[in-house]
Amino acid sequence: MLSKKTKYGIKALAFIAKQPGKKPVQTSEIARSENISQKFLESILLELRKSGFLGAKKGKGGGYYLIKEPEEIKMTAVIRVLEGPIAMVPCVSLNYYEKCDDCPSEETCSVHSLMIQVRDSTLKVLGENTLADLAVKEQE
Amino acid sequence: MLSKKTKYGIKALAFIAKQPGKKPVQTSEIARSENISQKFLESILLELRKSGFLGAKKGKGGGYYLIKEPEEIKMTAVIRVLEGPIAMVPCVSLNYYEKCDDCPSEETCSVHSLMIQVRDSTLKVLGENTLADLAVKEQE
DNA sequence: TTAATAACCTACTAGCCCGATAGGGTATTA
DNA sequence: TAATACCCTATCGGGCTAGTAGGTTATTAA
Repeated sequence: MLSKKTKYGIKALAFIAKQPGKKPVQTSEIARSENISQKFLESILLELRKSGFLGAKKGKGGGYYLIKEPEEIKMTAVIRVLEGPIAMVPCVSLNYYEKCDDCPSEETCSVHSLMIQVRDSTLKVLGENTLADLAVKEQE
Repeated sequence: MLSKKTKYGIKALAFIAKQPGKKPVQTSEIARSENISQKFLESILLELRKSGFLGAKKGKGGGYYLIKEPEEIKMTAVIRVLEGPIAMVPCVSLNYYEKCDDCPSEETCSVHSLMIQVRDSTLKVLGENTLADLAVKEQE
């Protein structure tokens, strides 16, 4: 299950991406438009800034803005930062690998090979989609 | 993330599937072989029986056995019973649909269309794999 | 008939994480 | 200099996961 944090984060990024021009967008505006708790959203945007997706400007007229072009932002990157591993099991995760304490061998594990297939198909979809694709969808 | 319950359930089913003949397998034997807490496994197998995947026989020489052929058991069905929805968001779930309380419209939601793609690719993989595929993997 | 076996059932719990909320501090701008 | 908006820390209720505990019921072999 996708956490609300990730869901809100993606929505916020898409909202910022579809803004005309590059002027900063305030947290309050995003929160209002997307029906998100403002305080919760603040912490999410902060994290996205620290991860290098967003830039911030303080004071009046401040807000958050995209650092890279929407076309350059793959959804795999966004989800890995907000949600963590994309794989359904740590033992098949590329970026958050962890050995199972039960299985003696990964080669003979029935779950392992299945989850690798799931991971790869998911990675393909999320790797093909960029923020630009989402922002366009939202405008139609 | 896949819960341990689902993981254990799949492993147990695969273990039963690869047994020679059709004689019942005891919970204790599966628990020992797969390093699973026996009591926890009991509750999982019970659920799999109630869902129609397994049959049970009480008393000495009893245990659990598959009701259908491994080739007929799709992994989508197993995971839906043990884990619940396959979709990452309730609003794109086929079997456990639930409307988001935030989004005003699903058509314009940026997350929605992305998650439909993820769901479909995952469904494809899990629909193509049956218990027979997993049991074979485990024997190699 | 009895004892052993193994499924079945109910109840409880420690620990973790999610989704916030609260209350400020700090930098920038008009 | 006052307003604005980002930044930071701390806290917390509720729900879920992954068990544990303790017993009941049905079946089989001796």
